[in-house]
Amino acid sequence: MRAVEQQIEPRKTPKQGRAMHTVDSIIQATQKILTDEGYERASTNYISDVAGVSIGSLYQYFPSKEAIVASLVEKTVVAAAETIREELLACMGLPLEESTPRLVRVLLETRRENAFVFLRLPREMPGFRSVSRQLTTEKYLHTTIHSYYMQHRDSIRLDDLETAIFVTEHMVIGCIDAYLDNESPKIDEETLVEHLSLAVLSYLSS
Amino acid sequence: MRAVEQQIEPRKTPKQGRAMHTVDSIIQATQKILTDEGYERASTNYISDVAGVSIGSLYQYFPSKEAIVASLVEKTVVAAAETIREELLACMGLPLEESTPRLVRVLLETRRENAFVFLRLPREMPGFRSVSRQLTTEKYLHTTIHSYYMQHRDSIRLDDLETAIFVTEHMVIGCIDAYLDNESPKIDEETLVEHLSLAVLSYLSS
DNA sequence: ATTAAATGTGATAGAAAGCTCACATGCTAC
DNA sequence: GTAGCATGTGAGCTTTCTATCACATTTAAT
Repeated sequence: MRAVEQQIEPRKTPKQGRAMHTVDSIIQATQKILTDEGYERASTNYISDVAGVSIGSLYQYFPSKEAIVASLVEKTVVAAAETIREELLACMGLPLEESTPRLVRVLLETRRENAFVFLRLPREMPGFRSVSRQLTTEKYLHTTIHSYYMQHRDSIRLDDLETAIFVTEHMVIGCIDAYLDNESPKIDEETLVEHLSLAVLSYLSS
Repeated sequence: MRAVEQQIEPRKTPKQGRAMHTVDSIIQATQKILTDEGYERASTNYISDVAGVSIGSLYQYFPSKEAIVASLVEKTVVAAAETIREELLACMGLPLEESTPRLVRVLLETRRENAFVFLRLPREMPGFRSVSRQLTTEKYLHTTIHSYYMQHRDSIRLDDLETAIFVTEHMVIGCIDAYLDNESPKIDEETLVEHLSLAVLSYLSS
């Protein structure tokens, strides 16, 4: 077991009901604080306060503050990846013109719903990368996207598939995140989805 | 004068040569630390150490740690915006097929050269947004881009110009930043520029 | 040379945060 | 009931950082 994992892995598995409840309170309190007040305010003492739990109990189940956030991030990212994967699978048979807007929309919704993980935490939390690095979700999704694109190999006129995946993925996510970052965006969501889909489709078939 | 500005505005203007040198040492030391060791390590004491200046002197010219970083960020962003604006102006007469790759390349180079401001700081520095918010550079650039697009109004088949600018800008930057983030990218820079240009062009003329 | 302003110094106050530890209390099994 | 483990508690230790202040030194002006 490596050093980083020791800091992030849960320290102890709860065996009684009240312990489960304690762990739950801590995670919920952390989510609430991160959403409402930001990472800065999320000190371990404050988390234990909001959770209605002593600071000692907190450290009984989580070896560090990072570990709490990490478990929250993991839960969120895994759930989001699953949602996207499902939509991806549901789109397998459809032509690109239909599936692309659907996928863009799901991406947008997923990131909006979990903005505190996808947008705020990476900005507010100093060590965010070391936390999200350990998640294999990205590669997991990547293979799904890859096989999806292979299905439409004939409608895609780009020779370099790896690059095409990279570019489409990040141009969509880049725009979505920038859009969600603006608190008063003049563009409405429908227009954005249309434009992004158009951008992806015209790029892929060029 | 608002509270935030008071914290960021320089405290005192140096009037003698040695004071200028002191301020310079502080900014240079900060840049070095941010680049080599990251924001975490950039404590005011350490900055003054590296700068070869006492902590008291540091606080004579900068009211806070943020103020030092802010002045660094401003300098960098303004210089980068100027570079891009120059290329944009140089491209005014050219057709989109020629200008787009040039602009994408300049964007890539600018962000690579100043990665510590454009990529690292936003992730590592908690209050980065409040610092970069005050810069009017973005709007400044935006109007230039707008007038540039107006020149090519006939080659662009999208009706919603505002959205088109938003999408092109952020899809390029999103990809570039993601590319620069990967420390071992399998794609080479030339390929990326080609693909991004292609993506922009096919989107604009669709 | 004298004086005042500008500049430089660094010990240390003050605050905040992470985390531990000795102890208290609850639960379960025999 | 009592032994033993699981769980809960919170004062406070330790560290780290920002920022100040009383004082020292240098420069500029007369």
